[in-house]
Amino acid sequence: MRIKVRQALTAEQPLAGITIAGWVRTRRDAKGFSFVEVNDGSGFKNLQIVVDHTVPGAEALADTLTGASVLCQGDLMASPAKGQKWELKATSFQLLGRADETFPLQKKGHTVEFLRTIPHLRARTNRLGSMMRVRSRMAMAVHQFFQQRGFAYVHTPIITASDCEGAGELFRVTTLDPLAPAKLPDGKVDWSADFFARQSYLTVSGQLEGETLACALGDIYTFGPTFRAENSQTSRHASEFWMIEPEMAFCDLAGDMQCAEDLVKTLVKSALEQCSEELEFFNAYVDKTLLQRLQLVVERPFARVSYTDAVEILLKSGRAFTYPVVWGENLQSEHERFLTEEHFKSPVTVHDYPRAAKPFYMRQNEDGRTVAAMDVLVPGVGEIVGGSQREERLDRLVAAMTAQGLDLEAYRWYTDLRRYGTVPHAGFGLGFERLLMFVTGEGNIRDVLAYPRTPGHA
RNA sequence: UGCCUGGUAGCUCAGCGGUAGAGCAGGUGACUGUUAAUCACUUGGUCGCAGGUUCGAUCCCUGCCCAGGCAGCCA
Repeated sequence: MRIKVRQALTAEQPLAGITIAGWVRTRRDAKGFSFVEVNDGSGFKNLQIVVDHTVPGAEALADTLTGASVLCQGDLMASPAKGQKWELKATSFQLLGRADETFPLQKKGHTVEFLRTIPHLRARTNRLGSMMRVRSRMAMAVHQFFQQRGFAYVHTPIITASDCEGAGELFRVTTLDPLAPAKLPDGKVDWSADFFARQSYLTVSGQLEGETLACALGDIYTFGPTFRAENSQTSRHASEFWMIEPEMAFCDLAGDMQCAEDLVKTLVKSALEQCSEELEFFNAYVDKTLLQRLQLVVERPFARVSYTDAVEILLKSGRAFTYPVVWGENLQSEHERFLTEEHFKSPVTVHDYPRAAKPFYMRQNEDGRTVAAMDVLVPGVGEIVGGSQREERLDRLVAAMTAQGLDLEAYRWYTDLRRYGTVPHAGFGLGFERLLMFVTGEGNIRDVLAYPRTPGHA
């Protein structure tokens, strides 16, 4: 019976007559037998297989290089040498698939830049393999967090006809022939002839639809792909990424901030508990301060500061910033970094931002100049969460939409929420990849996605 | 899109105005319950592409391409 390497390595007692299959990480030859280290992706650690040269199939050992796939039967027994508790004493050896000397992955560290050139193979490395396992478990932890709190997992559309869901350039979705689109008499493209009979795009956020479902189901969350056509050339932007967007009816900004903090903390905690081997690896090879930092995140409450107070802190810091600190302007990356990495040295939630810098749907505060918005900033990554209490008062919302030049008729369904049984509600977006960067210490978003999509790369 | 840095062997890099080197990987041999094993020998390169300067360019100059970092946009 085949068992996975992870099970074998955590065995309580010797196991006779088991089968192990996996990919060879390294082979060492001794007199009369060979050590073959195998990883099958089930965990971080490899299983050492001892193959006596007299065992059936052992003649294939000469062709068994790093990267080959093998299948071995044998007995799991305590290893007589240091370095591992268990090893498999093979009774038969089978080379399933060769990997010749052109196999790009060596038994040594590779740069992430090189690994990005071989996305189809890099999941076989410790670094990407660990990332994919952490990613999988974090996704599960997201669902557990919300399901335990009674949130409904909803699926908002990926294709949308709303061209102004928030800031951000959109990818167009069309079946029109780009060389010969249907035209109107005046020469413009006739979008009524397109597949959806109107212009349509890939979603940049499920928030607006999420609000409608929250105003029916109470608490909802989405967790799905999101698309931004911005030409962002940074280590923390992808054109296709996954976002978690909870939306809560009968909830204000304070509840929103608490939910975001609880979520991030719970996810970090479950990473520490469920991915300890992977995180130890990232701590050793990617970011030496990772475990220490994550431990502090779990233990201490996040710092919380209003935008206005944050501006004060920045002005009083005596720091010479490249960009001036001015109330009313967006905080620059260097400002956010100073706050979270130097001043607070912890995650920090900044709330109540200037109204002028924020979109129409955010709730206007009584001071007349700020809105009930919040961002969670974390060391090393920056903004990981962005959210707000939504404007539930019809007159205020319509005024804001008008001021920002939106087509009121196109958003009739959205304003209807405020016409029929409006309630205070709030929500936020958590960037799943940015969370993974924070949890693993990985510095580039391209290394937390199996197949990263960025401008010029798909 | 702007600024900066870089492209030399499969990988990681050194080098330098006189047409190339190391480590690892691969090969051969030795040795060994080994642990990114070790030791010896060895295969392997249009020095990103195109021009220019020069007796001569991998090296200097220009353009382009590609990669990375930072900034803006945001999650």
